[in-house]
Amino acid sequence: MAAPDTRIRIVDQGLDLISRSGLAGVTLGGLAAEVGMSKSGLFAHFKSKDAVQIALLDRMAEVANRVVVAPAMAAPAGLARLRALVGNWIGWSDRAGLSGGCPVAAALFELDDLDGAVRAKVELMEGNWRGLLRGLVGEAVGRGEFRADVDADQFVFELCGVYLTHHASHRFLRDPQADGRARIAFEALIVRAQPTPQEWATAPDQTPGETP
Amino acid sequence: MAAPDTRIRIVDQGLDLISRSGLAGVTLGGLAAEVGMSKSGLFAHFKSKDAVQIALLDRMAEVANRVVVAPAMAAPAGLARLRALVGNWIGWSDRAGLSGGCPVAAALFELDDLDGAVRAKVELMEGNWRGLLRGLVGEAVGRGEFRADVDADQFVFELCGVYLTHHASHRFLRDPQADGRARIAFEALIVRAQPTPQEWATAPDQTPGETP
DNA sequence: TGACAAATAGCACGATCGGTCGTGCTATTT
DNA sequence: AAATAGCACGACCGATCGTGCTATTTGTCA
Repeated sequence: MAAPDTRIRIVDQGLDLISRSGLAGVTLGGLAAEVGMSKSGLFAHFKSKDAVQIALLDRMAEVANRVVVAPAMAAPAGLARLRALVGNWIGWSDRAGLSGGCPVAAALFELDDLDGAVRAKVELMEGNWRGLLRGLVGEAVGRGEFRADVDADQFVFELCGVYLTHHASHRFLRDPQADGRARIAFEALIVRAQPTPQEWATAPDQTPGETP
Repeated sequence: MAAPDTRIRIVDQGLDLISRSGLAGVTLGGLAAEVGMSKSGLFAHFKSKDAVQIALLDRMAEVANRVVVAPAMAAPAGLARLRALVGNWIGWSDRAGLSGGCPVAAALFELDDLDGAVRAKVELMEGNWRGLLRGLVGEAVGRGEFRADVDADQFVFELCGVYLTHHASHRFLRDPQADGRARIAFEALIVRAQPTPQEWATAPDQTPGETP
């Protein structure tokens, strides 16, 4: 079949472009110029601009899954896995080789008052992501690493705050200390969720074996 | 004299538009249509689009000062004033009557990889704002309401995270619990910065009288 | 009422937007 | 060798972008 790699090239270049310029910054002509082909030739691969943007978001999800989620899943379940995931999450766009920031983070503030297929896509992705985080927090609670009364939604709410403020500090303010500050904030979140020493004595009979 | 209120009308309408559509969403034609005048008539008041955007940001600073900062300054210095300020800050754009979100928050993610006069303006405003927050945190430290080893920059970093995640949850995800979650997160930040009961016994000889 | 300055509108410009159309090239199939 | 299908091209559409230049309206004061 020899499916041409053109579409892949487009999407890969587009992912970099979207990370630099945001959703609205991705224009058919601009992307075509970057890929080195004509606007109409590029357009023929998709059928609308929305389809282009959604394809870019899908590609982003793939990349994020590869460089953020998958490696973290090797860590033992519970808090260790949450730590691994967040460690891979903060600043992941740099690590993924993108020259810009996280497209979803930008989209959260770009599309807040609009709607349409692209917003729905971002909403879905953000929902999935928060669901994943919430699951890991619940796992840590189930294993007794976090207190039973920890509100997973609140934890995720605040964790997303750490991510967003890191993004703003790192990418907009260019603060070289952003990474360290995010790490400190995350550790503080963990400490707040952990059982107090007294509770340690009475708590965990449940130890769902999952790691060798 | 008799400077016509047209410019004021433009800037007021523009502030609402920018809160809904972000910086890039403010277009001369669109703003002119909203104000009810011709594009060139509007353009004559400013000399470039950048000037329009900067005027809108200036107006935002005025409004924010009126509805966020000024009322908080009535509170007694230190932690109480910080609480008042943050209470006014979270969700301030709703309270100010804007139909969209905080323009600066959006700009932080919109302009991260660009530069120019508008970015410089946002950078300045954000720097001033963080400076104000940092000052209040320092005040709380000086009065012994926060521990002496509290890192004000770290506190502001995390506080901005609370603001940003509230913005994303409230405006993008339309989570009705966003306000409450932000309040909880802020209170947790405070608790973490406060002296432990033991320290309370030994700590504060310094009590800079500023409130009756 | 007439003169003058400020404010607004009209109009046109080059560029770019998302999108369509017809055409040619290059493989593969027949 | 002929027919077909996929792919990319340049030209072009109407709309809108920011930005000038030129009238026309409007308000003020003599």
